[in-house]
Amino acid sequence: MLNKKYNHLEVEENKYDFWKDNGYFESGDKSKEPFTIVIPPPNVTGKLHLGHAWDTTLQDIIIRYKRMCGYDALWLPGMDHAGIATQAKVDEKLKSLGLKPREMDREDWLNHAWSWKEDYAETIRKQWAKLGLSLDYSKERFTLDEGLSNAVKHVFVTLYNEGLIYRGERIINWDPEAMTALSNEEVIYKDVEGAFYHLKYIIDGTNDYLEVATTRPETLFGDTAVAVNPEDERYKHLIGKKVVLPLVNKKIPIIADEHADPSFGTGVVKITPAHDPNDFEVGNRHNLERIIVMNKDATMNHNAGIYEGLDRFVCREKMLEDLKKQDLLIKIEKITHSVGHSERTNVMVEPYLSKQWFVKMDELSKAVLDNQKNKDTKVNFIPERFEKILNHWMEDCHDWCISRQLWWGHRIPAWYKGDEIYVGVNPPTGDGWVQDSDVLDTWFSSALWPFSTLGWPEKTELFDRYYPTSVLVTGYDIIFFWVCRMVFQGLKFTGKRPFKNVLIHGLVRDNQGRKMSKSLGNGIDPMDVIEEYGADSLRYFLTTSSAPGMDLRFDMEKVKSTWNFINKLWNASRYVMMNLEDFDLNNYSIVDLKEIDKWILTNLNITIKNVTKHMDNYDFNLAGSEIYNFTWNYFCDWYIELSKVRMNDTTKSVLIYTLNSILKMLHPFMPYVTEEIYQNMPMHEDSIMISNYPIYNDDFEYDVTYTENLIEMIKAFRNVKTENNIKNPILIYNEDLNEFINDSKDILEKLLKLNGETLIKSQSFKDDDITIIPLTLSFGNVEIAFKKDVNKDEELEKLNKEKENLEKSIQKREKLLSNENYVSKAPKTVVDKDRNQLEIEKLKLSDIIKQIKSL
RNA sequence: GGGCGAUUAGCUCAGUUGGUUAGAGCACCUGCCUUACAAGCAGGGGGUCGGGAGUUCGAGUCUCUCAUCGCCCACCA
Repeated sequence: MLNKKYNHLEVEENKYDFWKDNGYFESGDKSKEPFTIVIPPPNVTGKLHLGHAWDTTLQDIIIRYKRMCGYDALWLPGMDHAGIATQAKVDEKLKSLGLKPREMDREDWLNHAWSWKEDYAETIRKQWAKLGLSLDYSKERFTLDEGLSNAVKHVFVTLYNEGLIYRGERIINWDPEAMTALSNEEVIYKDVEGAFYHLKYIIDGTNDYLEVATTRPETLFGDTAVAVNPEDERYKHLIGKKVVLPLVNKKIPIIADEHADPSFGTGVVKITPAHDPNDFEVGNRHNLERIIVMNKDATMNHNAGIYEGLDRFVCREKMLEDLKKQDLLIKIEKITHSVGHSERTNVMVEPYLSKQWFVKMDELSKAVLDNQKNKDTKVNFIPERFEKILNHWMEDCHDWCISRQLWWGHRIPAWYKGDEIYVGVNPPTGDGWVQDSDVLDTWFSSALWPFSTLGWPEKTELFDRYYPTSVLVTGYDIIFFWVCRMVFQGLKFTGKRPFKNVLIHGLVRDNQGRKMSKSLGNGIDPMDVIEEYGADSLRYFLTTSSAPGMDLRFDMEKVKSTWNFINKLWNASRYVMMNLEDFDLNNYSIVDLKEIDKWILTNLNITIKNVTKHMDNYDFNLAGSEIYNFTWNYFCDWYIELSKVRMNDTTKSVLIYTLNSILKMLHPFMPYVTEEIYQNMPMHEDSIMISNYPIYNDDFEYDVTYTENLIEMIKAFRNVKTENNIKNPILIYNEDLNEFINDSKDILEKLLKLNGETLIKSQSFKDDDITIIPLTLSFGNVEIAFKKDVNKDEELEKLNKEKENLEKSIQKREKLLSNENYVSKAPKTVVDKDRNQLEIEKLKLSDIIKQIKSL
């Protein structure tokens, strides 16, 4: 028997271990069809936030649902080493211990990092457990595992041998804090207050000058030309001449290049090939020298002359003073412009010439675009609109910089000896080879996640059975740097899409609609919510409060109202169990049904049908409200109340059957409480999570008119009673409802608090000092009689308003039904409904008119 | 510059291929401690679905347009 009070802390204790220890989370039943999800691996940099809770709960709902539907459901857990993010955190920790991470031995540092990883992995597993996620831990993976590392090497070497990975000097985004290259996707552009510094570049041999505007004057030490547009009449005559580089006093050429936009600024642009991607291209076209002027920590190098050693921003201030002294600074124009910042360290990135490894993208991305045109093999996005992000990114993508000057990650499988280079899965033989010290971008290994976790490139049973995976669940914010990469690597290396479907969700926001962030301090720890309201409440809230692909505003009140719903379910279950205490299970039968049983079973059946459809479409909000509505408004409000009057063994059987079905449909959303109640039911298997999901059954569609009529009468009666503030109403019925009332007497007396004196036939009613209100029902008429004590004016006002509404509605409907176009074109069922409704409304109107007259 | 989303009750949000008088939760009003549940029960009020035009017998839903808010991508010497 259940405790008197629902206590989420008690209910959620120990159940996770029970499931896990019994192996219910593990996949591998070969007699079933496989269904696979691989978890988007969380970074081992910290705790899970509400976004993770949402993302993983969606997956758990899908996997629990599919498991109950008879699939061999594999949900593969794992974590991501998260290169730069983790390295930054580990460094921070080491610094706080007084150590200097960059001066440590690489192996020592890695030992620290691994122990950090173990700590955080354990924290994350505990949080997964709190959330109730049915992950198959026997197959857990980590991106730096041996197997996954082999996959990474295999992919690198293969792409290298095919010419799709190359090493080259390019302008990359340089993070001077982490001192590593970044990919374009790791750079976040933010609007900052800056300035255009307008400088004089004296034209050689004249007193005249070109006005050049720059936002980064410190790069002028690397200028090797100034460019003007070849069509720009203002400067045509100067092309081929030289200017004197300020402060450096070096002569550099004036060149003509399309890059210079005559309509922007002065139309003259300084060319710094080693510090700007556009200038790099210009430099290539004109064969210009590339002069690097900064060190890796963004201090100036020897090319900056007297400014050598200064930080770039200090140097800027210093040289501006000097330029001013030499009258070479025309003006400083304050502007707001967007500047790239490192996603991880948040410092301004420097475009920087550097030798890095790149993935050549055109061939790989074209394969994705081609595949998306094939409806049988494409990756399907839910909602569909997100496919555009994939396509858009694939249509316009630059080569991918994959080398990182970090220690935490997959070491690049390339070795150098003098000018020789060797790339291979295994180290080269012979002496003198030195391995590339860089590691690969984290996303390089994440891109392989759906198949590397299943044992690829080895031929494994796991891979053969579970790949391609069924669905990937992730937020729209990482479609373009993760989902895209998994798709192109999946197609390239397995020949198949890595997942059939991608279910996209939005971001969790705070109750004011702001993004949750550390700086705002508005983050909410899911573990705190679980403590207060339970994982079941949190899960149901997260997965039913928004439509697919939309953002979610976190609202504690809604979590609380979910708790109330669970409490309602809990109490309804207690009612069912109380009535089963003396029930002999041998008498269980749902064959010889009473009217009310047919009604609830029919509605249950419809609910199952709708819920199944919504679950299959990933419309969890719709599925959730369908179950909520059935549970509260059908089962609790009506069937349980009716059962109090008509309790017998069939009723008890139907109570068991219906509650069991509700529990099963709710289980994916709220695993803990449904398990608790289920285990306390007289008929159950070892666990609800391995029971069968309810199935829609055609045989359960009964004629439920009687119960619907009953409910209609009860509602109408209560309405009139309350609206008119009637203390002691009498329900009067005519001969035509004799049979119906006689069949329902017990129910009406109980639910309407009537008795033999107040539920009477019209001919036996005699009293003059009484008011009669007629009740028009869809199946007949009754009257309510009561002592006259109402406020006439109020009553009249109410009746007139009702009359007006009815007249409007009748008019509208008559007009509609007299429209031949409507009658001939609209479906017959719709038209019939209107006709019926019109008849009822007319009857009601005449009643109202009668009442108004009688007042 | 390109793309996407949002705009529905006081608040937060649903609304399936167009089809009765547009729904839920919270909040609000009235009456109830009825033996599963007062974290509850019964009843109720509240919306010209951002503006305008169009298609249609019929539009919250489809088309066009305008407005406001938000997001993504690109550019930014």
